[in-house]
Amino acid sequence: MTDVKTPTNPLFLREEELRQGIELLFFAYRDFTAEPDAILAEYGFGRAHHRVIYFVGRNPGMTVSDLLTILRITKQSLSRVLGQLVEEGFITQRPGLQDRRQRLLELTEKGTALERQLTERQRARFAGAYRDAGAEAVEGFRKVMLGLIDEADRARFPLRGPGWR
Amino acid sequence: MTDVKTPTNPLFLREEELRQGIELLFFAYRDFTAEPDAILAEYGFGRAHHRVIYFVGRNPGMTVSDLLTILRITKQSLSRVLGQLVEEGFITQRPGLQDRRQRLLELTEKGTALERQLTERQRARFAGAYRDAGAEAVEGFRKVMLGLIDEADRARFPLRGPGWR
DNA sequence: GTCTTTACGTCAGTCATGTTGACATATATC
DNA sequence: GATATATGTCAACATGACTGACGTAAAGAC
Repeated sequence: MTDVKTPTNPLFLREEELRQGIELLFFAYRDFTAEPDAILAEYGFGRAHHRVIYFVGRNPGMTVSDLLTILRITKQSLSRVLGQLVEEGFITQRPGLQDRRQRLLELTEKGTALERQLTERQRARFAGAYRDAGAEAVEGFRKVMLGLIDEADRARFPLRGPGWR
Repeated sequence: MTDVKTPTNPLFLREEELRQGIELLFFAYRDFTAEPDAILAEYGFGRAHHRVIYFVGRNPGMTVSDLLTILRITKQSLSRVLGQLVEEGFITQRPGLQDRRQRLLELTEKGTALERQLTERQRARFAGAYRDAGAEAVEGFRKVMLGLIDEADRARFPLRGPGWR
């Protein structure tokens, strides 16, 4: 570290700004996951179950391999969690129409209810943050977050067209 | 769900916007932690070690209970990880000056080197995202992220005074 | 109609990281 | 001297990740 850390040194400003970003992400993620975790514990589930429920709710009829791609975990890790959710009636599997090897995943009513209960807290957190920050800040937030995400997954967040606001 | 989901229904827009926020946070965190995780694996360490190294590097001389407050884990969880880092020469402990029960934590040279190696990738990710998004977007990002963080921890991110940009 | 690939599941074992509860020690404080 | 605090430690446990190997059914290629 050869940088001299004084308030007038732009290298220090930059370093400080970058570290604040790192910490914002850490604290936001920590607090963002804490509420759902507490609810999940009542069901004997963990954060991994939440992720599965969330993405299946978001993409009804998605395949197991779609889910593996999103979560970036091994199929063994997924299969335990997914198996529990199917067995306990939160998720259903049905064979694909074109490709019957696939198992298309969907939430049951019970699964939808839990998804809503879990995500509601997180939506409320975002709603508050967006409201307090304002529309312009939300655009900035989106831009920076997209830049943090690996290029391969940015296409999951389409730019909003004229219908959007 | 009684909302009718059409592009002209503001409730749908809001729901979609909130879900995008949730997903941005998930993907950003997933990708943000992946690179350091790979480096840590070479040392036989995990993400928990990174968090300890990061915050001790950021706050030299911090106490164990400071660290517990930030990480929100139990002291047993911390003590295993911290013990390894001390034993392997990445962190030193020395008694507090006023209160000799405390063990003030600091990175050794070895610890500083690892911290830099790990955080460098994350800083680079933020630097790229900030550069592409622009200064105004960064301000928006900060505002929204602060709003996501529990009120108790927002004071960790002081507003920048006139010296700041 | 075989052959290969793909989608998915499963078994066995391991590791990292979190938990609770109880207890120990040194120091600070009233 | 009694109590509270900062820290560490032991034992036991759960979750969720991993690797590697093997199995099955269906799709796709030749």
